[in-house]
Amino acid sequence: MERAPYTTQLQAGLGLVNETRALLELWSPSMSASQLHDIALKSGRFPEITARRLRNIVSECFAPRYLTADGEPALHLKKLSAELPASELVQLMLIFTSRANPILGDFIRDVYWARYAGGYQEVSSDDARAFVERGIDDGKTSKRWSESTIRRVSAYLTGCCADYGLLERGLRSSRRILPFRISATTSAYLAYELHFRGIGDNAILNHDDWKLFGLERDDVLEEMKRLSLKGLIIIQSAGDVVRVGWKQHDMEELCDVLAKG
DNA sequence: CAGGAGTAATCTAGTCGCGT
DNA sequence: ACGCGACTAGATTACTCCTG
Repeated sequence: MERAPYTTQLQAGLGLVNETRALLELWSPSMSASQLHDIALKSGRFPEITARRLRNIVSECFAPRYLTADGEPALHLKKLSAELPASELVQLMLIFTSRANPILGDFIRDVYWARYAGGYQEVSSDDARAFVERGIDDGKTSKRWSESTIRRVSAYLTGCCADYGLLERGLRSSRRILPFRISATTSAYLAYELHFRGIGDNAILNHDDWKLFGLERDDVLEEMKRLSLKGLIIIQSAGDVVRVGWKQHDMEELCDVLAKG
């Protein structure tokens, strides 16, 4: 599969956790990005920001992250947003934001978890800058970026990690790595979502999205066993072969279960 | 069916303001 | 004061739809 190029889209907005929750409340199924923009504008929920800014947030952040695949992510998150604590919700946001912005996903997989595995306590914006410059050299961007864009995008990578709970928040060029572990809700959501996308049980274990949480195949298998203890799936593994019994029939049903906790 | 006007989506960078 | 991250908007590219 052809990988999408790195873009600077992240600078239209980082985690936007609260903004996303507000937009989820305003959004209803089948609503387009521009309709959402209009409604958000008229709602008065965003008095601090300009209409232009709101357009950026909706069309460059909310839509690419949550209005893909006919708005399925938004549909699910809307249901879960009201019930789940923010700490769990941000893990799902992390998945969708990383899918929308490959540069973020690659950064978390290749830099964040490598630093963690190496025993480091922090990730600095210099680490991020080195990653960005390497990406440019490797042709991951469609063109070379200006000095200031490199500087800002590097900062946005760590800033976004901070918004999603992987790194310490606050204004600093080197952020401390926080304890970050996938929640059962997130692993259930991700496992089922990959399953309903038609991915086979064994391939699910190797999917890149787990690596956002630092999980390799064997770790994912452990997560799946946890899920089976919770009664969310049935798992049979013998050697290299894994078979999963999927108890929920669609994402709607799963989200109902997850929302009840 | 070519072309082009109008519009939407996407990409990039200037600037502002806050916290240290 | 200054560095960093956030906000905003201009520039560019892609798309749509109309007209001759």
